[in-house]
Amino acid sequence: MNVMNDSPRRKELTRQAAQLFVQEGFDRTTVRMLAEEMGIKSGSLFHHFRDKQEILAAVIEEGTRNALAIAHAALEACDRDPEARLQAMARAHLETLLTDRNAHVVALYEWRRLDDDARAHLGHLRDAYEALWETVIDEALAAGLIQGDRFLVSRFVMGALNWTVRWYDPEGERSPEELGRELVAMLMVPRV
Amino acid sequence: MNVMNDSPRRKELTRQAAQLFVQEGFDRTTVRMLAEEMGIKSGSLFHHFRDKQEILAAVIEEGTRNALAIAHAALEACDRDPEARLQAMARAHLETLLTDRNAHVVALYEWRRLDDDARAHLGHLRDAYEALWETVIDEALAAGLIQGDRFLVSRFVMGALNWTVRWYDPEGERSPEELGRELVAMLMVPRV
DNA sequence: CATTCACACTAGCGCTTGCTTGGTTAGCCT
DNA sequence: AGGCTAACCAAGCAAGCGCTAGTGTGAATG
Repeated sequence: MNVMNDSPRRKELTRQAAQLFVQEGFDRTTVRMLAEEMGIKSGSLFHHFRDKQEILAAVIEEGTRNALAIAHAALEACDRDPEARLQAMARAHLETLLTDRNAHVVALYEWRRLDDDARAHLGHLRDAYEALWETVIDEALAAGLIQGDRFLVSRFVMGALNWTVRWYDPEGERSPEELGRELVAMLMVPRV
Repeated sequence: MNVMNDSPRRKELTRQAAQLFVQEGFDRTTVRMLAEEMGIKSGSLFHHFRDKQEILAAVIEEGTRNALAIAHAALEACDRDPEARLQAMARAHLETLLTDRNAHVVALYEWRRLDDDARAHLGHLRDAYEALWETVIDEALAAGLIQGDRFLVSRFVMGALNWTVRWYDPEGERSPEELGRELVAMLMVPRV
């Protein structure tokens, strides 16, 4: 009947679904709309995905995995000092908006439409990403680079970061590199 | 057939609708669910609201109006110096989460489900609220209280602020007053 | 050449949706 | 007493929903 592999075809369909989910919202996006966007008939859709929920889960999983991979890579490629690591994380985050913006918008706005299983599974992925941020923030706090309560700083940064999805245009004037620097500079205690 | 006044009955119904919209999301909340929550039958609902969309608009309008009113009042009641004004705004924002959390969650997550007319109308309200923040941020920048690019600081703060809805418990340990102080302290350039 | 397989199609079932209609009730004003 | 009105109800319609069943097809595999 259907499969759950990660064929290239399925990946492409997932990308198209993300686009529609952003435009219309998950609930308003019908399987018929999805099928038309994909150039197939609505029945054929269920050859690739068990049900509509699985498409949502696939979209979010794809986006989060990429963000996690890019963040890891950025951390390994950069200097050891806390400031460079903070900047690397910020730059990586903004870079994923270039390729996976739709997926991140969906993850942000349609999270609660996931069923319990998917939410648990993807929750671990997201926790891993946030844990990465918290490590880097902790290092910066320990080095006296930024100030404030650990818990609070973390929430504050995650909020500002997630919000970037609403206004940042990665193809606009400011490059991810540049904006990442500015974000970190804003947080930091200035040198005296 | 129906009316659009702001009777006390309608206000109560709006409050109950907000609760459901948060729990289930706008699209998954059926008029029958709304009616049951309100203790009436689904048909009776359309005596108070023209259609389902109007309920959503009413929820968001109520929340935004209250936030705006509280912010205005807080600014008029506090000292003139930029730091006090920043704190007053932050405290006011956190305080509205006490009484209007549901409305704010709905405004954040279901904004795009508004039709064009409602979005334009409520957009002005929200702009007024954000403009208030930007004024206060500008004053703080001019006074050298905080640093960074005007546009960037503003987005950063609005992001962190909107995110509070996801984690801040106004009945928890930290009072709005206290947390507002901490938030502002985090932003500020430390005294030397 | 026969079989299998991934992928797509047609057709439609069973159910839910937002909303309408036409009529009833209870309280207020004169 | 009689009229007015806000508030409600029972019943149901037309449209749309997610999803299933059964079939066809062309390319790869034995």
